[in-house]
This record gives sequence, C-alpha cells and structure tokens, in this order.
Amino acid sequence: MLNLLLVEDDIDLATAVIDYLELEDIQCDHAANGQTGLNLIEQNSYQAIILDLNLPQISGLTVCESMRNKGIDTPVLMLTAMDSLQDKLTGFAKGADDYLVKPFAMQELIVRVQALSRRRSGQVNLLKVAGIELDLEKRKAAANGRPLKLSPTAFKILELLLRNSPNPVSRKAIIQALWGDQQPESNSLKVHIFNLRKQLDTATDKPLLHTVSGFGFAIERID
Amino acid sequence: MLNLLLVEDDIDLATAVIDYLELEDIQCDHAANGQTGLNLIEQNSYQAIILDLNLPQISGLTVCESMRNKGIDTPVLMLTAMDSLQDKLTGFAKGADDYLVKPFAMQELIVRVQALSRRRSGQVNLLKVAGIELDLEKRKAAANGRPLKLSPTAFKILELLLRNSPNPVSRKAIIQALWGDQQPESNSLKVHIFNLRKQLDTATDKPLLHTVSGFGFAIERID
DNA sequence: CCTGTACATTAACCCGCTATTAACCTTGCT
DNA sequence: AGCAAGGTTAATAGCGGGTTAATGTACAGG
Repeated sequence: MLNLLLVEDDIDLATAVIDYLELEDIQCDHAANGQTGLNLIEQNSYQAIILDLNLPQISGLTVCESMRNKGIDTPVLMLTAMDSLQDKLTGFAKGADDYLVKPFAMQELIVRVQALSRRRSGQVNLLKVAGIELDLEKRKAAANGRPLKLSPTAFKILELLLRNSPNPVSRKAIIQALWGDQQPESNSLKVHIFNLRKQLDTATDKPLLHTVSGFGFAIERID
Repeated sequence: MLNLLLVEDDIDLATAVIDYLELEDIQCDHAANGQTGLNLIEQNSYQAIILDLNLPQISGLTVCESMRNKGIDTPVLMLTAMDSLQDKLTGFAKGADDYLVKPFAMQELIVRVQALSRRRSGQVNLLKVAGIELDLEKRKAAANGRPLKLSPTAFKILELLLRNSPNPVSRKAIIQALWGDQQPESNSLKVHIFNLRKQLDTATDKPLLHTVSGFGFAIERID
C-alpha cells in the first residue's frame, strides 16, 4: 500500500485530500507546516510527497530544496495556486517532479501521485502468475520464492508465456519473437523449452509449463 | 546528454519543439506516426518520450499501452489538446507519467520532460549505495571510506549504475548515455567496465559490480 | 614550443557460457 | 506396427564478455 505525506496548512483542504486518499486505500501522513514536514520526511520514508508551496515560515520551495540537499530523492508533487509559468519553472528547478495548480480535481491528484510512486517502487514491470515472479527491472525470475537461473533466451520465453498466461502461445509466435526472420531450422526451441521447464520444475511441485499439442505452450496452474 | 523521442504528426509543432530542445542541448528523435514511433521505441533506448495522442492510424494511447505491455517503462509525457478530466485519467491509466495540455509553454514542456528523465536517474547529488559514496558536487567517489581514482567516463558509468542500483542497466542505455549517437564500435565499454571494476574491487572485499549476461551491468550487495 | 601525463580508443587474445545442432528416445494416435 | 510430435541428451561452434597492451590525442607544465 502507498504511504504518502501531505504538507498543507489549509486544514480543510488537507482533511479533504486525506479522506479522499483513504477511499483509494492510500495511507497519508499530514504536516501543517514546513518544519514538521521536514522532520517527518527525514524520519520516515514515503513513496511520494504532496507539498503545498504557501506555507507559514518555511515555504514549500525551501522544504523541497533542503530535502534534496540532504540526499532524499522521494518524488515531490507541488500543489499551489500560483500558476504563472515562472512559478512552475522555479518549482521544477527546486526539485519538483510534478506541479499541480489549485483548484484541481481530486482524481487528477490521485493518478498523478500514483504515477510518481508507482515508478519509484518498481511496480511497473513485475509479472506474477501462478507463483512465478518475473521482475523485468531487476531482470530476475523466481518461482515460489526460489530464484531461477535462466539463460537470456529462456528469460524471453518465460516473459512471453507469462504475458499471455493462462493462454497458450503458438510456436510460430515464440519463434517470431525470439529470432524474427532468420530462424534456426532445427529443434532449438525444443531445447530451450526443455531447459526452462527443468528450471521451473525444480522450484515447483506441480508442472506449470504445459504443451498444447500441435500449437504451442502455456503457463497455467492446474489443480 | 538527454536523448528523447517525440511522436507527433503535426510537422510544424514537431520542428518547433525539436528546435527548442536543441537550444537546451537536448537530442531528440522524431516519429510522425504511431507505428514508426513504436519501432523507434523498441530499437533505441530513450530517457523519455513525448507522445502526442491524436495520431493517424495508431493513437498515442495505444502506443503507450503497447509499449508498456512489451515491458518498456521509459517515462512518457502525453501531449494533447484533450483537456477533460476523463481524458487525463485514461491517459494515466494507459501508463503515462505526465500529461500536458495544448497549448503549452515550451519551457514548461522542457522542465517537465527534464523532471521525468532526471527522476529515472535521480534528483540528488550525493549517492550512497552498498558502501559506495559518490559526490556529484565534488566529483569524488569512495568505497568503504577509501577514495577511488576514476576517469571521467568511469565516473559517469558509476553514477548511472548507482542511480539504478540494485537494478541492472542495459549496455544500450550505458552506451547511449556515454556517447549518444556517435558510438565507438569497438570494445571501449568493456575496457571502461574493467577499469571501474578493478577500482571497486581494490576497496571492497566482495565484488559489487555484477554483469547480467546478455543485458548489462548492476551494482548490488549480494550476501 | 617541447615534453610528460592522463585518458580514450583500438586491436588482439582468451575463456566460458549459450545457442544450435543432430541424434536418439518416448508417447500417443491411427 | 508405424508414424508423427514432442522430449532428452550430448557435442560443437560461436559469441559475449574479460584481460592486456599498444596507439592516439588532448592538455598541463616547464
């Protein structure tokens, strides 16, 4: 679940935002001024920060700047009524990742903040099917927690199969994806499938990689 | 130097954007329709993509969706005249990272796109990962307190790897970041990696710079 | 202006891994 | 029984990657 921080002195707006976030199952701390904001940022680790700029004493710009100088690179979405081009430019110059002008639609705030934190937490490229996890970003695969040792081609095949699971992928499609036009005319694919299946079987009790006779292969949990 | 892709069918707007980017020393490829856009995206490795939504044949939304389905998570900034809330929401739902409505100020486009690509490679000038410290301001690096003697290119590579750690960085991305378009076609990168690794190994007991076969390199503490 | 240093780029070579083969085996179907 | 589709195994060739040394080039200091 997401864990955010909202730094906003307007209490009404703040509670509105927090209530709305709660509906989306997003947990959100709140700081009413810049100083406590900075303290919370240093103590905790948030997926993203929603930062109002018009704050008493320490301005939002300063908050952002000083957290960046301390080496904290949590994504920051600046929230403000100042909509001049210059305001936006300085906002980004101080280290903002996004800039939203009041008044705004709650839903837009949500999706923007989700876009920011999704990128950071690496949720973007993670395929999970039937106990198999394939992390495109880390380039690692595991089944039931056990890591798999895959050759580059085995990795590609697994990715293809997982993307289409539980539907089978035709031989032709696999060959096309692996080699394009200059295809080896021997049983190379058979061997790769064999090796991949061997890896998977060492980590799972039931076989997951099934042959669809005359067509291709599929990954599916069959009970 | 940044390397972007602009997918936009309005030639006048496209050249305007590209000219403007050039002033900021940003290199930008251009595709006039969705299909060539997708092709370029698959072949090259960009830091960010500026994507118009109103394209002939394949719409920008489809382009974004299908690149995400292929596992490409390059940041995408959508650019369109459609400014309704619903349009924005579907844009983000299809995998956008930012959404800018036409007409827009050139400078805002620039800073937003910079924020996106910088994010992928950090906001911060002091990187600490796995006992390695890299100070971008002082341009100094150390591992376990011991200072490292790095050539300019080795320094850049280390920065790239640290910013993505523990995820691996593809060869393509490293080459792109180091040389842009005029790439040396010999094993220059191999040599730089070798030297960097040698430096790191003198200061650490366990090797930290790992090669991901068929893909690239990663810095990660493995226990 | 000359020289030395630091760095990038090449080329050449080696090693180990991976892909590709080909051959053989198993199964199921007719 | 015979055949076709798929599975298994082992051998080989080729490539990706590691290592080293030589060459080229920019630049600083004398």
